[in-house]
Amino acid sequence: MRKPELSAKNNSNINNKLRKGLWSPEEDDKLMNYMLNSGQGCWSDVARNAGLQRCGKSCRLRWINYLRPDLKRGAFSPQEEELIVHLHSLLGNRWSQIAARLPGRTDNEIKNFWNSTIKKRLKNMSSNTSPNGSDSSYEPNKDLNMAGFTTSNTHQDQHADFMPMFNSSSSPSPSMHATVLNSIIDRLPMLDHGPVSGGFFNATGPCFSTQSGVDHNGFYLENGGVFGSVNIGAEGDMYVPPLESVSTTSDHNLKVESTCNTDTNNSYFDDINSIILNNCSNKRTENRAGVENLFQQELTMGEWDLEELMNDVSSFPFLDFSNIQ
DNA sequence: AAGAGTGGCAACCGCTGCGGA
DNA sequence: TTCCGCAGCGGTTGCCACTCT
Repeated sequence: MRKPELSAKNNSNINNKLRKGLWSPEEDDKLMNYMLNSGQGCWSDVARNAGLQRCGKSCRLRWINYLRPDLKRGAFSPQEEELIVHLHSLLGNRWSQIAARLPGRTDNEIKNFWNSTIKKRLKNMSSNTSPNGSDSSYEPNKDLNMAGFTTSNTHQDQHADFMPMFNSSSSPSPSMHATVLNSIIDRLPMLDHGPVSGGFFNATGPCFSTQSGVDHNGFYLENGGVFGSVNIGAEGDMYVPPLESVSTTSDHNLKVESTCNTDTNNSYFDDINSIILNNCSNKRTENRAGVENLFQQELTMGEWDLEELMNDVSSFPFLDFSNIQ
């Protein structure tokens, strides 16, 4: 760990009275007290008003990654690992997006965990399974199996099959758009007969079931949980907050967009949703009407907020948040 | 016991987007 | 419209602790 004292490299900062490196307990106390008493404002003001010789950026980072009261400490549980791998297969290195679905965990923590543990595991497994495998040839959606996490070979595989289409790095062309739509519709078990699979799209992107079982609404829940934003399963079913729609621009930052806006990116999902909803209304039986309403409400709902997210995620039996301070 | 190698993690760096002036 | 400050993000670095030889 870095030493709290100024390094020689940072001597220039002496003039600026700005410290770098590890935070001392005194600094932590100052920041913690200030944040608890005054709340977050402009971070440069926080640094100044709290009497810290740190830049606002440093204060923000320290608060977010270490001092925040709702941080969950300790090792990642196997369920969290699985969730991280799954989310990473969907989102790539959008650590903040992944962290948003793991309450009490920070993007930095998840990033470090991924780079130090999971990546290594994937690499090992890759080298075991294919002698020519290379780290750089990482492919989303291979994560789950390569990392040794168990997945259903039924619906899960179907999900994995079409998930790359939603890689944020590329925007579907109009022709691909139609092809993808048809492909998705064809593959969505929920639009067919029998138990409704948890695979569906909401306005914020694809939602996936990963836990096995059929809930009382007739929704088939596959191994691992449901990626959706509506708690429509039986009590005890696991739900993960929805994935936001992903901008397909070249921005390195993932754009979090309102699901209600009507830009071209979201129209992609809007089209999917409209088709799904049409199919839903045609194919679903009467006793699913209530669920349909829930879907429709959800599909037109705006972006989820943190509070809602916490409510949703807190219903996960497999995520232990008891350690959150 | 000691040095080398490695892992884990806190913190920094550089970049981008956004909002206000 | 442009500029500036800020927040936030992902990549990278640096250092301590642990393990290995």
